Amino acid sequence: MNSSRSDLSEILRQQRVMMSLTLGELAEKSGVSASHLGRIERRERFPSGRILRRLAKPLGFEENELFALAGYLSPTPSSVAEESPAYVGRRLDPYVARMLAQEPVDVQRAVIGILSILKSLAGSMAGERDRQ
Amino acid sequence: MNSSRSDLSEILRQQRVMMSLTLGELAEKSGVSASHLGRIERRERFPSGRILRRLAKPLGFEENELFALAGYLSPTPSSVAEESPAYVGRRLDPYVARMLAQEPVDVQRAVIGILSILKSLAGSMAGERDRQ
DNA sequence: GGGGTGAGTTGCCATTTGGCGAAAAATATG
DNA sequence: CATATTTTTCGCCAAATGGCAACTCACCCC
Repeated sequence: MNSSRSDLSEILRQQRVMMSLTLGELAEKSGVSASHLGRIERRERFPSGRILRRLAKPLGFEENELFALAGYLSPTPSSVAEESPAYVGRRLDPYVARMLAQEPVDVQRAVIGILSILKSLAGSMAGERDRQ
Repeated sequence: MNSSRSDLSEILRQQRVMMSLTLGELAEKSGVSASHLGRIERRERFPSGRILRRLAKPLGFEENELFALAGYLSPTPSSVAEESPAYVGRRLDPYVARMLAQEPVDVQRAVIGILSILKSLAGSMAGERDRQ
């Protein structure tokens, strides 16, 4: 978790120099103070997300790109491949959560209502079957 | 700009509740102290990128997704373009989340299946009615 | 030589972050 | 109802962030 990932600071400075911006100009464009920028470039400070975000456009970066460079994002976001093993227990599946969250709350509640009806139905049917 | 973009904090809390994790458990999984997590959820603290990143996987988020929700990234960077806005718009009712989380994952998924069937049914019925 | 002028750096400080441990509030058990 | 036990919140503190103003270091012109 160290700075060996080809150093955001270096990249920032290089990009700034390439666009032939001074610290002051970049400060003006980005709304981040020049002194802070300077310290970031020589890694005396580590920019928060807020700052990083303000720097992206003035330097011609995509925001995600910068975040990735900063190590905030993993280099390969890939996709939702590896999520199951941890959550098998009695947790709400993220996919399910996402789907349901798209519905209005009353629909969500109705779904729970239907579920409990089905469960009690299943319960009584099992009871009948057992009784026979 | 405004922190009111549907409140990361709320989303974090809801997602945690959805997965029926306690602050302590999430703390353990994410390596962020429980007290800090608590304060983030009730927006007394605003998580840095580092913290946000640690929270993503334990909560079943894609990192970019979380960053987008936090307002660090612009709303539609690329990949997660379609699910984020919906997710941002509506939220999963905590009661519903609790109820569903008690069921095994396949039951949860079945519930979603039933819901989508009902929705498509309702859709086609509305279509027929309109046509007449 | 003595002054500007523009760039980067440093000193200082208010504010925020984030962790640890204790208090308080909920929940579970008797 | 009391009382363990878990879960959340609070108090406090060290460390980090980020801005302002002052400083240094060139370079240029007179």
